[in-house]
Amino acid sequence: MRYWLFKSEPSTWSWDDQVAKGDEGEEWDGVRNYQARNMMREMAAGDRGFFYHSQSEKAVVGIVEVIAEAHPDSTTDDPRWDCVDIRAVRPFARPVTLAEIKEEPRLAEMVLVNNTRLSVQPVTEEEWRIVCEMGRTAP
DNA sequence: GCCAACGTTGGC
DNA sequence: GCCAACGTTGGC
Repeated sequence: MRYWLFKSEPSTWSWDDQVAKGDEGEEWDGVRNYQARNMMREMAAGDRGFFYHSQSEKAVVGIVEVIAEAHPDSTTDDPRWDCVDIRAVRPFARPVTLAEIKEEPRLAEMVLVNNTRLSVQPVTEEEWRIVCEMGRTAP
């Protein structure tokens, strides 16, 4: 199993919106960036991801699961853009902020810290474990 | 609200 | 194929 991070502005699509979709989940659509799309094409059903709120909150707020592998993005006719479906698994007991992640030396190599503009990112197994611990949440 | 970083577009 | 101009994202 591999690990990922999905970034969203809460005013556009929030963790609560994701939870409201239940186990049926929802397309992670609207991505128009090749790097982010390529990440989604590498995902397998059952992979886990962090749900990150950008902009005002800047924190990892929950865990999601990939439930459908890459398929055409229903919000465009442009065949270049694919997306996966994800469902909410569980919220973090406490959100882990970007500031905390930057303060943790073992997370210095996280893509979240080094490529702030990439909206879908890979996360290593070690990073996954550390961030889950910081969030007081089972991995 | 500003600005740095980065991706995309289009002229040559 | 290069690079300047422009647009977008996201942290501060």
